[in-house]
Amino acid sequence: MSMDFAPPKYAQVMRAIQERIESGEYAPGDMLPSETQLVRELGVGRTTVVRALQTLAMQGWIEREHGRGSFVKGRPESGADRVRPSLTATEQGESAESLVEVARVSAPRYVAKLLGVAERTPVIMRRRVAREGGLPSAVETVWVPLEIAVGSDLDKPEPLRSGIRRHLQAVKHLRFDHITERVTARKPTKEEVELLGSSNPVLGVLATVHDPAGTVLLAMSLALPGTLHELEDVYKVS
Amino acid sequence: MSMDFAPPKYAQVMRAIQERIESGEYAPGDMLPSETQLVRELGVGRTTVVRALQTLAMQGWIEREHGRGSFVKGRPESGADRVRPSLTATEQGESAESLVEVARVSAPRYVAKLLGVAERTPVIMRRRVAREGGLPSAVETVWVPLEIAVGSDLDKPEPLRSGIRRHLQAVKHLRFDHITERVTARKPTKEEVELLGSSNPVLGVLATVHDPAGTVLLAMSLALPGTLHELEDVYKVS
DNA sequence: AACGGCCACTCGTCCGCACAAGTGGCCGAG
DNA sequence: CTCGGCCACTTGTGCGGACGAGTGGCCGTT
Repeated sequence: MSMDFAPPKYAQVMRAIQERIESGEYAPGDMLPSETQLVRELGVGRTTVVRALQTLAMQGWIEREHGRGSFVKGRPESGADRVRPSLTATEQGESAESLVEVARVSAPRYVAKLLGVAERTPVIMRRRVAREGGLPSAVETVWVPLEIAVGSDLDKPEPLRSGIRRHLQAVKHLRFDHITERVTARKPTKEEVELLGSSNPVLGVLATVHDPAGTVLLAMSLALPGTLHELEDVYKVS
Repeated sequence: MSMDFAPPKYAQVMRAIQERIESGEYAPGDMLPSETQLVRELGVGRTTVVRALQTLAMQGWIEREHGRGSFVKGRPESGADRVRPSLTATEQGESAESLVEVARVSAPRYVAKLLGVAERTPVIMRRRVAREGGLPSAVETVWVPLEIAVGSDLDKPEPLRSGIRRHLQAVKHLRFDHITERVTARKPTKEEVELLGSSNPVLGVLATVHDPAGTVLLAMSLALPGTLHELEDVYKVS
């Protein structure tokens, strides 16, 4: 019998309550069983129950009111459904039709700034056109320092079927940790107009991808036609 | 002696440690005193110290390693520095120069949709121009259902010095809970061109403000010239 | 010098208990 | 009927103790 590692009890209590909320057994607005009831029902100490409940409250599943009880709020939204255009850009696989250009170029000023290298340093540029329903829906240009690209297939003109992120992870063990994005509205460049087939204003996204140490792994510039794209975000107001 | 309310001890412990981190006494990478040392030093129970440390860890101030100790990471960035144009729009005070128009109009289609009312329902519209360094930097239009506006000064053409959020909170006890925002790129409308003095592409922000129950309190439409505005965001990549 | 076990120290989890403080209903006095 | 106090119930906070498990250094054996 290979006694699998049991998760800590407070986590088990959290899971139990989360499941009851998701199954609808505890509906939003309902009062949860009191701490003492849960203690009896689940056969754990109050410390454990309290820790579970307080963690759930911090995560937004429930709300606790001193002297009244704990009340169900529902699965937290976590605002995590924000659209992350630059993340998907690094995760999408490339195809022969979508890949427009792969070249070794000297970094333009704004790219050098993003990558933290000197202007005109040689870098790898990959440009592709994303399509939706057959129509071009975005131009995505990725800029990679040579140190990062060396030993990978990023500098080769063949499409990366598995996407940039997965490729760098597999071949060079590079881990993406966080992304910083700056969004603005601008007119599309000449190339973008050609590739998109429209000169409507675009959302211009400049992004940098960082590893856990904060080092910039690569930079990105996206052009998303405003007529096709909306970036949605939900956030709490203190 | 009016014994002021003392914050709970675990919060005091957190504060103490945060202050030592910010003062540099505990530098990033340093190992914190062990739990037992803190217990002796601060004269509290281990439960209390542990709770403080675990909360600090959850908030990103420190890192805890089983069997080794707790280590300083530094003040957490929290990615909360994302720009929230629609939030600031409701918090900024109005002035006579900035307020362009207050009117009772029938809701245009997209506004009715955001507010969840029938098209052509009468609503209150307030429009103002934000300025930065004397130059117009944004056009902010707020749409308020009559039920919300009634009893407040939102329908009066005088500027709300304290801002919309504070006014609604004070006069009608309405609490803002969360905001959903949709950002796109578009050409400015005729009115916006006049007010902004430029026809460059703008970031178009459509937002709705919700109370804790999810009810829409008001809708907003912002026009942010792309040449002046960037929305920055930093997010973790799982 | 290299190995391996012991041990002190760390954090992780859990328990039972205690008291404070907020809420709301019951119930008797008026 | 109304009011106010009492009391049962809730969560908030805090303590001390206990055991488990991961880490790393000391030290004796080989």
